[in-house]
Amino acid sequence: MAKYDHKTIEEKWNKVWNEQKINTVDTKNASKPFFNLMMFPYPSAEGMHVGNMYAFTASDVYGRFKRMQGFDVFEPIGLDGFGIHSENYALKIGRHPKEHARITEENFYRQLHMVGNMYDWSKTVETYNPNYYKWTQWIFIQLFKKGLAYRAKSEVNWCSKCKTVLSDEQVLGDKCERCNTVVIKKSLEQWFFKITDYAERLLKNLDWIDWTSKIKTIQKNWIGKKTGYKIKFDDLEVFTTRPDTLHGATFLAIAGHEDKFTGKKVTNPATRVKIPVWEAEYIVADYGTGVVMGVPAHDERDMVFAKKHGLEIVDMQPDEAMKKYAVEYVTYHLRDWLISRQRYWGPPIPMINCPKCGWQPVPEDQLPVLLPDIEDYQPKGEGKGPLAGHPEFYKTTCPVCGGSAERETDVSDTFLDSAWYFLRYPSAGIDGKPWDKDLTNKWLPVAMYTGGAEHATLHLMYTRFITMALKDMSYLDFEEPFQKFFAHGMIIKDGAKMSKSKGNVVNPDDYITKFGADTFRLYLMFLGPVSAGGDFRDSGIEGMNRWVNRIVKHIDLQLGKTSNNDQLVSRGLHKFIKRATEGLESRKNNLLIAGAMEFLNLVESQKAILDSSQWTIFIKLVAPLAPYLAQELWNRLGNTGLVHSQLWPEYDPKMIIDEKVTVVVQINGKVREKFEIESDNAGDEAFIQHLALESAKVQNYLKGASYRTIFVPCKLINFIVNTK
RNA sequence: GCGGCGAUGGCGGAAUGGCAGACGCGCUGGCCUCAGAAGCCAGUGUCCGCAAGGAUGUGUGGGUUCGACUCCCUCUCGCCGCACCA
Repeated sequence: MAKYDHKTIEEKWNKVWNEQKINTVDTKNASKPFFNLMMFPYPSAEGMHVGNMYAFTASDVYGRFKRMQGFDVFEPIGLDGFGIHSENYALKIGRHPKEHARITEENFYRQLHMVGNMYDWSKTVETYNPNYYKWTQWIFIQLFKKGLAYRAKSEVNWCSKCKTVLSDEQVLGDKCERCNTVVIKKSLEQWFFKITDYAERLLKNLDWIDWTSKIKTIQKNWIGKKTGYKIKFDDLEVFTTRPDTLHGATFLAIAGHEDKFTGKKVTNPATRVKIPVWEAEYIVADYGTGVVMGVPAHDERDMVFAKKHGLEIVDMQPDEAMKKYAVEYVTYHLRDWLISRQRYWGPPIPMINCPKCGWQPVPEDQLPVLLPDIEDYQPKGEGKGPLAGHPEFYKTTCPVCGGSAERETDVSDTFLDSAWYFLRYPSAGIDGKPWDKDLTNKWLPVAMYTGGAEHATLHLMYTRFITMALKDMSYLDFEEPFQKFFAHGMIIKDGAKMSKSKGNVVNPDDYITKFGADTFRLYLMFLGPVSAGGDFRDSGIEGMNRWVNRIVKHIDLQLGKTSNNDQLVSRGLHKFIKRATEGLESRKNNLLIAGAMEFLNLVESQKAILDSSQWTIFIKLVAPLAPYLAQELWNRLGNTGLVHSQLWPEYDPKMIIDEKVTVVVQINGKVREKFEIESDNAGDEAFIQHLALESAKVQNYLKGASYRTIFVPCKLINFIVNTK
């Protein structure tokens, strides 16, 4: 028997599928739209590693399942290739970011073709294409017009290695999200988006959106709503959660670079005592009111501060009456989104600064503001990006007064590129507008979004904000972008995180070439639930390859033979349908594979010959996981057309009940005897009790003692012996 | 410190409160082979036993229940998010 030749077979079906454009969705006329989206990939090196492949496959399996359930599944793909992650890698290997993007795109798309995902290749989106970032700039302008984009000087995060500012979300602990350099604070004038205006809505909607609870919790913590009080000390307002300790306040503290007395004194409204106002390092400027009342007797940090600087300490007990000086006030941990970056590889911020008229948006008919091709694209590091060295780029005229003016030379954050890409997909290729409203309403919000949990406070927060803002400007009719979000797990290698420095990065290409896309997909999905990720081990994939060959061998051997199987096999198949359906819906693809293996084991142990309709069901069930294998076998069984557009099989509820069941006899909860019983009798308590009492073993345990029984139909009978 | 998640054989993992360890990997023995590879068959939580069988067993300690991997409480460990947050 010839082995399953995955290479030839995959090539054959790829050719047929591409010619027939089977994955191209008629976005206008689809009757049961289902937008199945995978989180936008952002390659940091040239290609994909096995972790990316895992996530994409998990998403694709779900999409294929939904397609077989009769939905018009739209599964697009693209590349988030603009931005600091791609740029840093390009800088590292000394290649122009634009050239790097071209190479990455080619390689990335080649790999995605290899793994057999059902992408609609007619609607790809790449963030660095001018016909895309034109609209990224357009969104910036809409936010500016709405008052949601503003320029301000403040203490911002600065990465000295990436030589740019970063948003709060891009600082992990105290390090740069991209390069792990410790981030310092710098006082710079920058562009911000007013995401804080949406803090309450971002929080409230978490109550109803259907997302993984883990992500919701992280977002909730990040938004960090806290209800407290404001109390006036003359012209200064403090924020506190403990107004009942007001009479113990002996100083006020405002944010500063060092601890020092400001020279100013204010009145404690409760005690009428004049107390000093200090600058203190431990105060966070933009939390609450940025002013704290120091109550040494009640707060450890205040005590440390008071002792250190010899401030008065007043002993006291909390007093609810103090609340009369306080006004309730809500504050959030969330800060505004710092959007400008002093870098090259991003969309230029479409703003013009006129000495007379101030900041003006670039007129929309002049978009896009093209990113110029320059050779000195390396970051500069003086609070200015590479474009600031190019007067031919920034010298322009004011759109209002026509006088000479200068363009903004910073580019926008990558996360703005990816904050709206899903809106572009259904309308990809359409000119003159960012998206077609009818298409958008047909396909969005996204029905199923699969992605990594690490984006809880980054991408997933930004997209929600941008969607809400666009809704408020009437560009959209919905305010939450993703109906469902499912967080997939991570793939590790031999117990450790994959990283270049450890040298344990798995390149999927080698495995797909050696074992084929189907074995590779099955192996990844068999590791465990999609939410859990898994550990990639070479030994496991060989086992999966054996199983693929076993399926093929079985079906080939049975072709043309007269079927011969009984109720046991037939019931096994229905049980498999049930398990497969439940497994896919709950993203536990491992359960489907285990079910398929069990069924094949049953067929072998029974030496059963299945008829082609039975094999057809089997093949349909494995089709979402093993697309080439399923199509090939579908064909060998004499079927025509596409297995992937067949309807998903339904099980017969009568057929998932076994003809015979094992009923267990317990004595005081311990299993002592088992009976194989016809299902019809297994619910008959008197019958089973009688049967149990006939058993010598049971009699031996009972020894004539009195007892009562618990009976669970079809499962067990438990004798509880009375002990005196 | 605050918040979340998790802990089941050598490994990945299964189990609507009802036979723990499905399925797979690995391992052991056998068949086949000159030999190997592949394939096939059998076994595989731990302890006692030739076996039949018994005892024990889901991180710790308790609770609820006829019955707990599953529900409740305590603790330990691990992972993740936030944090001079007033």
